Amino acid sequence: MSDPGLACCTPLTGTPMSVEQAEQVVPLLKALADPVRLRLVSLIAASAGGEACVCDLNDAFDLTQATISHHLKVLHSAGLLDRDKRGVWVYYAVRPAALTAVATLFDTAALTPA
Amino acid sequence: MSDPGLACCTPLTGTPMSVEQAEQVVPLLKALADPVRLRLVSLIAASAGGEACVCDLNDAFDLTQATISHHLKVLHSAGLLDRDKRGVWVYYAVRPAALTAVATLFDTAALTPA
DNA sequence: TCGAGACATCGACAGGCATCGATGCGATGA
DNA sequence: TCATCGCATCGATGCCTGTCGATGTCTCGA
Repeated sequence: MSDPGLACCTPLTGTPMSVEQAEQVVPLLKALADPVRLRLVSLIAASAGGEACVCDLNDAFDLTQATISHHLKVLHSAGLLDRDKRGVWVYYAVRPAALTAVATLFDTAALTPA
Repeated sequence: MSDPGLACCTPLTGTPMSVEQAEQVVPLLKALADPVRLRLVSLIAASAGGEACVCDLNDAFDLTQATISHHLKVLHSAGLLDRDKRGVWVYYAVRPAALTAVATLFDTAALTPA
């Protein structure tokens, strides 16, 4: 389901955004607009090697393993996380391209008018 | 309701995000994680003077005036838009500080490890 | 072969949210 | 004073989503 392109995102300011552009970025924002998922991405990004094992992530939250697994699936489906199974464990890693796409949206350079 | 501080947001990468930090930013992301609202912000930001009249915004969507008004309220409550009534018309303007706060989250500088 | 551990999936439930029509309210002009 | 216009609010409705317990699947070691 995760699209390989992620070729979206002119900055939010400047020219008005088309319907298609909006519908490309919104899934990314929706995926990040949850405190648990935002912390998951942050935890993974801050881990050594930019990846983290599900077993470690489970311990960081007072939530069921099923719920964490669900959130990780949402982030993976949105194209924000890569999934890598190694033996018994599963490692998730942040996809920098996805974060860059969102960053372009809020490009601060466009916020300082002439 | 809109908080004056908006003092949130260390970058997503680097150090893991605290629960409090996440709960500060998530309302902003939730407000933006809707195609209509994202286009509203984009339209307003791209308008002359960085502000737009509700009457013009209504015409840009195939939605009821009540629905647009609702979305504008959500964006205003999240602190993303300023509201200014002038006679019969109401103008909404983007609050750059709010966008900057979100931009800091996705600061691309933090995405390029050493 | 079997048991145990690590994740994913399923079904269910409650709460949240986008949308609408109807209505209220304030400002303007006749 | 009154009709009209611009916008906000209200109540209802249907869909989406976060969470859970239970169960399935895969891998490894005994």
